Amino acid sequence: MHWADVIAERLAAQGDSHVVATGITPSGPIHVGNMREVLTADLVVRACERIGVDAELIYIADTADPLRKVYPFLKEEEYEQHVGKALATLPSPDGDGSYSDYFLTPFFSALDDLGVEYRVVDSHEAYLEGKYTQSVKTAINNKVKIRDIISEVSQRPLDDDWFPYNPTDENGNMHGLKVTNCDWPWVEWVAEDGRTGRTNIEKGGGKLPWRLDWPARWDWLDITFEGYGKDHSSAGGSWDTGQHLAPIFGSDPPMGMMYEWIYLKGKGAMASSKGNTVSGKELLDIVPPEIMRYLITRVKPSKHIDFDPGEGLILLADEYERLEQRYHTKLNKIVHKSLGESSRKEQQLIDEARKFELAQGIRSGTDFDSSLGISFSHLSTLCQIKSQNEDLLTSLARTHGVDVNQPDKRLIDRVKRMRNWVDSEWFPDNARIQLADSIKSADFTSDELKFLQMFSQLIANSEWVEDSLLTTIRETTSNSELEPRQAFTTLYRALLNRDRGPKLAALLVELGQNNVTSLLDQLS
RNA sequence: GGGCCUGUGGCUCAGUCAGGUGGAGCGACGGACUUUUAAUCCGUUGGUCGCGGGUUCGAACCCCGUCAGGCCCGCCA
Repeated sequence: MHWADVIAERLAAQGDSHVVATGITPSGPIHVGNMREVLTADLVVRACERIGVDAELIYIADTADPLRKVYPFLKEEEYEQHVGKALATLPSPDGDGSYSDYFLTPFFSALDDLGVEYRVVDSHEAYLEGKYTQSVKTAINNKVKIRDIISEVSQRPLDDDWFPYNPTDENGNMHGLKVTNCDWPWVEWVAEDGRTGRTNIEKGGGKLPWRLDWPARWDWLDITFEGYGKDHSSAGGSWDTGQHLAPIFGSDPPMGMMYEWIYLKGKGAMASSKGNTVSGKELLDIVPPEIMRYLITRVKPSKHIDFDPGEGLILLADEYERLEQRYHTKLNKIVHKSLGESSRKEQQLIDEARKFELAQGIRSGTDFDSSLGISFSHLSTLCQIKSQNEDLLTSLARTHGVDVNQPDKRLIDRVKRMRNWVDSEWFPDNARIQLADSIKSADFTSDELKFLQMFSQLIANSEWVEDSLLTTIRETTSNSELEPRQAFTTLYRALLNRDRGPKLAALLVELGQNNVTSLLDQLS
């Protein structure tokens, strides 16, 4: 059974209507690691829908969070004055709109591409609109109790002057303020430099600290399920304290599920602050949404993912393509059964089917009843040797029965993204078709050399189009001492430093006559 | 100091909550096809389930211990 279905069944046992929450702070580009949280939640929602349980996904944009520091991608001189202020109140890096919107816009666009349906709750607005007011009042009224709980559960005693609300100063800054008095709805504060002031809680003059904000929103949004990153999961962490604080705000804590992080292969955890990220948008530029979803559906949330945007991603995409084929020929006929009613082998097949179904952009079923049957690695080759889509389709018509006049829309979409991929920094070198820099006679036997020299002379006069080149290749091959297979291998080694490669005539056309002949001339 | 997650064929993962003859995909190997678009199809191989104890008729699974990797206990997926 797929993990999302397991969660859905557990939720169903608790009630027939659920609110699934997910929250990300838009302090920087929202990367693939962040996307795991939202997609995980989306899968739970979809699994609920499958068994007839009502579920809504809420995305909470933590726009009330302060800018913690000047990140490497920000201009120091422009943003140092803004550290400590709510993200929603800051200027955008491109000068247009708010800071948070700047990062949220591409994120929402990625979510739309991924087929995620969600309601946005903007935390800054929520504070301004007084949605948190009741919770803040509760927190202040229970200050001592809350302080004791946090101190005890987190094993970290809070100061006696700790106050369960972070006000903002006259500039909107919330760093370094201490609350000196509270006369509802006003809180009085003193800054580190001695400035004093007061702010109105009911008008959004600050926010709850994270450990309180979380259980507070569980209450006012009636959240029943939430996934959380592993950083929140240890004893004494915010999930833990939240469990103990939720009753104070008047509700049961939601069902939770920890998920692991996504690492950039060889570079550690994705973190905007370190600059080693792939944003959701960047990924969707190079692979279709279902591949990104599949990255998440294929592994349990407790597994960390070593994400490799190069060769590993091609393998992942090809794995998806094969799964799609298996789905349409076999897996879709498998009947869903619950755990007790089927063998483990059956369960594994159901699991595979669900990995595929949950990867779909559409919410149930699939858009197509067959796979394309064209691997991404094959497409990556074609995109490199066929710069025109027309030529590419003609080629696929011959090899894969593609209808040139009415190509599958998935194909066009994949080709578009593959071309981006090939042009991007992520495309792996070993998949890149590249003419060898130099060539050495010593690397070839005398028969092979003779063959290459003959070939070199003939193509020098050949018209540089596929048909003529093909004829030349055939003639050279049949006049040489080499077996056809060996002849091809020799040519690939000479041109690409590899034993195999894309169909030779097309490859030569793409490499260009001058480049090829000047390379082969090095042998004479 | 305390806690969480992960460890299963060369690789990526199911299976652990409900103990009952260890699974899948990829790779590798072999065959078919082919004067090769890094192919495609078919078949085969491959594992003392990190390690050591315990419970049990029976343990990958439960319990205790231990090792390794990752992370947390300000803020932050």
